[in-house]
Amino acid sequence: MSSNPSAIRRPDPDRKQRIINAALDVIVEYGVQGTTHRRVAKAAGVPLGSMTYHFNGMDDLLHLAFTQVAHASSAAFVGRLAEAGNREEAIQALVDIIAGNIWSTPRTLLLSYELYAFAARKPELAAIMRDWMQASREALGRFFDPLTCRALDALVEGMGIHGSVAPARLDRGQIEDIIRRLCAPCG
Amino acid sequence: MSSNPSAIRRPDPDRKQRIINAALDVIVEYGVQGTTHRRVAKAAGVPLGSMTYHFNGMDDLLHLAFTQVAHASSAAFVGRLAEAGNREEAIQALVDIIAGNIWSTPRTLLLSYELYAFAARKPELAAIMRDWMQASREALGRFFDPLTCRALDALVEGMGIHGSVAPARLDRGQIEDIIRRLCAPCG
DNA sequence: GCGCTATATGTACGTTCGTACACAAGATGA
DNA sequence: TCATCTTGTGTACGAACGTACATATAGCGC
Repeated sequence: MSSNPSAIRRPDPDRKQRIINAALDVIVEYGVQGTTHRRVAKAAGVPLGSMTYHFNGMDDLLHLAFTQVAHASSAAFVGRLAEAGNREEAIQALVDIIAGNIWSTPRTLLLSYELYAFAARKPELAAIMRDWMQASREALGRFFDPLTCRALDALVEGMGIHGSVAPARLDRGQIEDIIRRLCAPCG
Repeated sequence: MSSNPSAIRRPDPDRKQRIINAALDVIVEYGVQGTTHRRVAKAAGVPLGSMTYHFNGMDDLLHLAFTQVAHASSAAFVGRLAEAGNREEAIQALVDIIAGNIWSTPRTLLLSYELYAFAARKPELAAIMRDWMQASREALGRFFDPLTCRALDALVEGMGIHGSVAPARLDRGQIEDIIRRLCAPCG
């Protein structure tokens, strides 16, 4: 009874990444402190022992998972903005980011809240968030002056949050109106 | 051994409120899912049995605690804005709210993140957040048109968050500049 | 084939958790 | 004074937790 012959080990090189993805699913459902080794293992379809083998405790796993969230969010924002070739197209890109589903999906927003709270307690993750914000500002910096970049960045953040709570979302025309007010002095 | 004669009961009418305040301290330190009956009891200086006596489970306690957070935040925002008698004073009030310590203290921000995440999982708290946002917009509505109210509200939110992460905070002049761009069309 | 190492897994241990519940004591009315 | 109700408290129990660790198998040089 001390060994289970049905437990055949299979090589699985993507396992670590799969566990990280499963951890994000668990975080969305149960929150950071509700994310346990056992729940993640079940969600990823791996045995409990894989947790201690691949990760050096829950903090290690959470760190990797949130780093991935920050990178993905940053890439989505910067990527959409990179398609713009001039200020007009940049404004359209911002409207897309705020109104569309590029950034403001419920899952992404919830993960952002959890990330903010987690980073408030772990200084090393705050550094990652700073890098992310700086990447966003540099992408905006191709078209707008620094103060406008900060204002636009904050607006994207705030409208994403409020849009998920408000009963009626703004339409693209209204969003564009507000964005144009903010960058009025630069053109 | 089955009864402890040193456990003298003292009447304590404010106990329930003290427990709620202690729960907020625990949430700040450990997060929502890390908030346990035992930790709150220790923080409030009450026996474990008081938890089940005063509250109908952790969800009940969290609900009351976050409702208090929402009301306090709303009152701080609306209260500062109520001091304004015209649009110019309203703009100065918004600068105070963003730049000063009225709203953007680390503790308040962290509680906001936890509240957002909690509300994303509990629909009845989302309703409370809607009321809070509506109260903010009505306070702004004394001076600005509805679309501008939404934009200003989102800007306050976003700048509060980014200000706590960014290495350098904006000064009052820059904040005022941005606010004036947003409400340019109304005066 | 045959050790050897890296990879992988099941289980056990001590801790902490929410909650139930028997019980103690001040308060109250007769 | 005494029965009764409200308020308050200590403890016990089953469940879930993180982690350590003995064990097992695949890959591989020889």
